[in-house]
Amino acid sequence: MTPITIKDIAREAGVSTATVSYVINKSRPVMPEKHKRVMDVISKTNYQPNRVAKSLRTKKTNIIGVLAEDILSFPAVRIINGISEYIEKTDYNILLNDLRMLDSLYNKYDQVIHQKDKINKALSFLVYGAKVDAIIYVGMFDRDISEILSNINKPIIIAYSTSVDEHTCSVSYENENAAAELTKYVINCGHKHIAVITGIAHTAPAQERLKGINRSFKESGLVLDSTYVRNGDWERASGYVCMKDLLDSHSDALPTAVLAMNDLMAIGAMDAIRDNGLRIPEDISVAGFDNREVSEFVYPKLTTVEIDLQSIGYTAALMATQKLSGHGEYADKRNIIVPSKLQIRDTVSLISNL
Amino acid sequence: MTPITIKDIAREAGVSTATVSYVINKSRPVMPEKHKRVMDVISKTNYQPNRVAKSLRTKKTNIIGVLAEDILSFPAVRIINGISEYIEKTDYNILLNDLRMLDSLYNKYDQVIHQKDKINKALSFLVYGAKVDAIIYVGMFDRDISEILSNINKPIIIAYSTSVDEHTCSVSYENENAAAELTKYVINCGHKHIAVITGIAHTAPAQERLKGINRSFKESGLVLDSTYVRNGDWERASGYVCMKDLLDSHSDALPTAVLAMNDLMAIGAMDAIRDNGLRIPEDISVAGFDNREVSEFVYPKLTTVEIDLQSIGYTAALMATQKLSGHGEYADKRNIIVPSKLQIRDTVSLISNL
DNA sequence: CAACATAAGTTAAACGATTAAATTTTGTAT
DNA sequence: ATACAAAATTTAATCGTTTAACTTATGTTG
Repeated sequence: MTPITIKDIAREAGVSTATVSYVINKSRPVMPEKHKRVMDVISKTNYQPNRVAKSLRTKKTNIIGVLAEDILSFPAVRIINGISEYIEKTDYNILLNDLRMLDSLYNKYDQVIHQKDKINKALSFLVYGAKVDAIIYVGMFDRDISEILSNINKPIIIAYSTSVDEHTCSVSYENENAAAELTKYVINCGHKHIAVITGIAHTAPAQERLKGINRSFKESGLVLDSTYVRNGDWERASGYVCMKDLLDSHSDALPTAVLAMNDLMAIGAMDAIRDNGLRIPEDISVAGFDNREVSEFVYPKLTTVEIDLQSIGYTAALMATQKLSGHGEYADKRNIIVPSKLQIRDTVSLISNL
Repeated sequence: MTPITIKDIAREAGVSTATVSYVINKSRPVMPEKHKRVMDVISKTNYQPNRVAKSLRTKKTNIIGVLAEDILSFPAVRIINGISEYIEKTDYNILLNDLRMLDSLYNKYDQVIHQKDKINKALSFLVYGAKVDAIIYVGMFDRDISEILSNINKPIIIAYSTSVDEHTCSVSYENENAAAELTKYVINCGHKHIAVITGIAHTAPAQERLKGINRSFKESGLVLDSTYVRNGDWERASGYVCMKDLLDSHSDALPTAVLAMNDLMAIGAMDAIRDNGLRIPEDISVAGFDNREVSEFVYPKLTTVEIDLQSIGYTAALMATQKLSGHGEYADKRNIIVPSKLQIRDTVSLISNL
């Protein structure tokens, strides 16, 4: 009933606890004969060293703290799965802290204060209370979000956004190139009159994606007409509103394609196009960004850009462990960018190039 | 740099470490004056007790191990969020172990062996290695999945399926009543010729849902015609195939409504109905089960049954902590069932009752 | 005020591992 | 065989808490 300890193993094998420890951790050579005796007893008794005691002594918990803004969000759960995929292969474990931020029902200002406080508390608990070896933050980590950061000398990896200070590292995704590629694809399909529905304009992803779009326009000798641009807020409804407005204001010269900066808005735009009696992609082509599950459920299936979220998580975990061990290709990297890739489906039509 | 310990607090406050401990844990009365001195030093230094040391001494880690079959699955992430929602309010933490079972690429037989092995390893690590206080298993926990279960005298709660042995408890969801309610709703809308697309027929949820459907049929004086029943496999494609077959084989007497045992199959069925040139819900009504995200994205929006997954997680966590403390309404319950509820949307039409 | 009960505070031994330092064993060279 | 070096093993301190047992202070009662 009372659990087996290293002392039991030592007694049973007729050696000291130190020898058992050396065998388990391979930290010193042990004569083959004793080695075997110890191993036999261990496997016979199914002994598992008490990690708590080990942690206290070594000051390493072998725990990676995962701090997620909201586990229910589309990217978070995939990133965590990627973290898990790597961690599974190691001796580390995941202590999950879900901040459940989307749940908060405070007014906007209070919410920011409250959330900052919440993050600080969680960070401080993970570091000083739970004594995790490293932290992976899953979400958008703003500069100065945490005051305690500067006194923490443990690896802190931000997954899904880019680090802006020297206390943290990050693994983020390709926005600009991916947007450029998608745009180039649409242009190569023969489209010249292309509208754009952006995300919240001041956010980094929206700006980067816009840069990519502009680049491809320029490279193809086109110019992005600002009357064909509408600012959405990443939500489906805004995609609908923006598209409706585009259709109304350009009833004489409709765009032949519309780039929405995410799938949700793309789907909203599709609804608006259909409500106006137009067909997708025959009359207007649509492209999104994110490759959400629904993009395969809508009709026609949405052409979009896939962000490799799993890989972001995997890489973040890999980076964390490499920073802990001090070697490996990521051990002293600061920011890693995981490539995104085009998902060509059915919402962009090939039009004759006359 | 070197972290603050209880000794530092004791020295600074001019008391013994025991007194500090009594203050922190409220485990013995301490004179107001000393109490204040201790508290002042604690808040001034931002001291956080080392949980590792505490755990070693008390043999309680305050960690709940969460073992998820696959965090990417629709229910899992919502259940974990619910667990998190409760745990956040307590002094406990979540150690997450994602088995990532859907990823496995073994052949079916090997997979079963391998998965059982994987679960056993994970359980055994959580109990003997990480020394978690309790375990919540998120998924379908089969009888005899684990041999080590019988020697574990810690609470093990299964979330999302029903416990079948005396070593585990469970929090699951209402299938039969919910299916009965949905069926009754469809019947009350005037439908008499109702087809059914089942999930994998031998599984518990499929059987329970079928029971509910049959009950409502009986209560309304109808009989479920077996030629209107098709067995699907929970996937979208099978919904399509089943519906196609139903339409082909009953072109003379089409059903006016079809109950699919989950949303994915319902959506497959909707595709098939549309491909046959029929309208939803004017020609054929459709209902699903699960309330997946996509059920709001498809057109028309799907009428379905919502399983309160968040609440399953919340309750499982609550149950775990109550079993640990020994009091509370769930402290000695074995199986809890969380009610499901109808989500009426646009895919079931009201037909005149002539 | 003696005698004792009660309250408050301290001391020191755990918890179960790791690991310097000390000790024993083994091997090697003279 | 002896001396010494190297290798293998053990001893015991340590990590930072909690808590039983002990000590000291305080209060109460006849």
